[in-house]
Amino acid sequence: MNIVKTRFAPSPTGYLHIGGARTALFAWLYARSNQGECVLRIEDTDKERSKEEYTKEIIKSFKWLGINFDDEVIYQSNNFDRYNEVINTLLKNGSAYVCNCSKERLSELRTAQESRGQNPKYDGKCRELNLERSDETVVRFKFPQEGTTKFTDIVKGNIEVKNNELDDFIIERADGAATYNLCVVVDDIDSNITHVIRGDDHVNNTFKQVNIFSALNKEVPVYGHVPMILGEDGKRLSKRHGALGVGEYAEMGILPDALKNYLLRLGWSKGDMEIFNQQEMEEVFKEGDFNQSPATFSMDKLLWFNKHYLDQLSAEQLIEGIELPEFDKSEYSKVVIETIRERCSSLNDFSLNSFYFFNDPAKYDDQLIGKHCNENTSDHMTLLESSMTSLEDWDQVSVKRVIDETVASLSVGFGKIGLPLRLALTGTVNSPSIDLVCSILGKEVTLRRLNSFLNRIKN
RNA sequence: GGCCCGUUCGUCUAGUGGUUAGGACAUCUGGUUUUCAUCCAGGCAACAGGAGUUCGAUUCUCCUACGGGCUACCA
Repeated sequence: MNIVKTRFAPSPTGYLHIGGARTALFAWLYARSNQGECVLRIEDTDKERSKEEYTKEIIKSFKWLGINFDDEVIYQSNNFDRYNEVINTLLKNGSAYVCNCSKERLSELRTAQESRGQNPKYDGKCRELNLERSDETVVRFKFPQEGTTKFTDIVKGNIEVKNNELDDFIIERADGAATYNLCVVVDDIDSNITHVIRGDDHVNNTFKQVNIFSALNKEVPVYGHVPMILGEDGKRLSKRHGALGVGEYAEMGILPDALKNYLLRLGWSKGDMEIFNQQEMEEVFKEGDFNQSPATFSMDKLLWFNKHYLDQLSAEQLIEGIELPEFDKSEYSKVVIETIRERCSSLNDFSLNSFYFFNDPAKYDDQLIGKHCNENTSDHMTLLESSMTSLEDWDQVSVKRVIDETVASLSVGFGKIGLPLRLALTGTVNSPSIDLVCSILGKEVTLRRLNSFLNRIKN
């Protein structure tokens, strides 16, 4: 009995965007949860558009995601001879034929058909002509003209089309290079692919591919066409329509586990379950169900997953992930991390929310000063400053006591002292508990900032 | 235009020939918090429309509308 084998087959004409990443995740998980294998195949037969740098980028993205393919990476550009061999076989067994129709004739044919409201398709002019191959000719597949082509899709069920809807498509170009549908079938055969999990933009290709398998007398694999992902505007998510690459999510501070978990739940579910770590998804994927309709991407939910996975990490692990020189292995860094982590839902939030732990506020915002300070603030802060200056034990409890006493002696609300103080120390009005911030910053820094804040508001 | 596929809260989804149609994100309201965030509690919110089958349809069938895909000597 054959083991389950799937593949993910991107063309290296751009970075890996999240639609592709999800398709890959599904193909990979399908194999994993069935104790099978999944290979990566680079479909680089289009010499014009394929770039090696994209291949590298794609492989890098998978490494980051933690999706590890089995075997070596397959490059279609290494298989040209093999494709040629198969084309010869098809030619020999009467499943394909040489065609010398010019591009001009083809395009005239097409416009004529379209103007008549017909479905544009090749008219089969050369089908029975038995022409010789030359560098001006292409090879076409003899698509059956009667009956239907059908297959059972593991996500969409039975799909079928009338054969006369399709035409004799080209399998070898004039330059001798095989085309997509032929290459795919040959590689799927040679790699013993048992299950083809791919985007549903390929359903129409499947009709063609199924017939090539048959013409070659090979067993047709099982197909599973997963619906596309739509952008938040409801339009299809694609490279051309602003889909972000996996690398960009990494740069935003999204964790690979979070992205995987989010992507997994886009078009796949297992009851009410939301959270699946790597191990769980590998085990449980085959027990879930695919959804059949396109799903809309939601950054909010991605961030929610991200926060969830961020919460699982220790301060040490977080520091490793944060790309900011200030965060080192020091105790101070760890304290800062623990202090701000609850308000961070991405790795980048740590940078955003920690500035004032490492630097004095660059300048104070006029609007915030106007909003939170009045004519008494200066006196209040001066009083607080002197009480703090005489404080000997600088810890959170003592600092809190000094603030509370100042508030009480002035008979004002906490906000009249707390907010200006927060502004003075952090440059913002949102921060962790202010006494905590004071104690972390230390007496010297606290007083220095308080002092420059006083100078600022006295003007 | 033709062909293929789809349609449950704003979003991701569960689910069933008879359910108070469930969960999650977002949102709203309370509580905790000196702020923000977190956390806790609660609320709002959906079976696209029309026929048919049936004692009964969100669930089955058909039609319409809407959405997505494909329609290359791209992949």
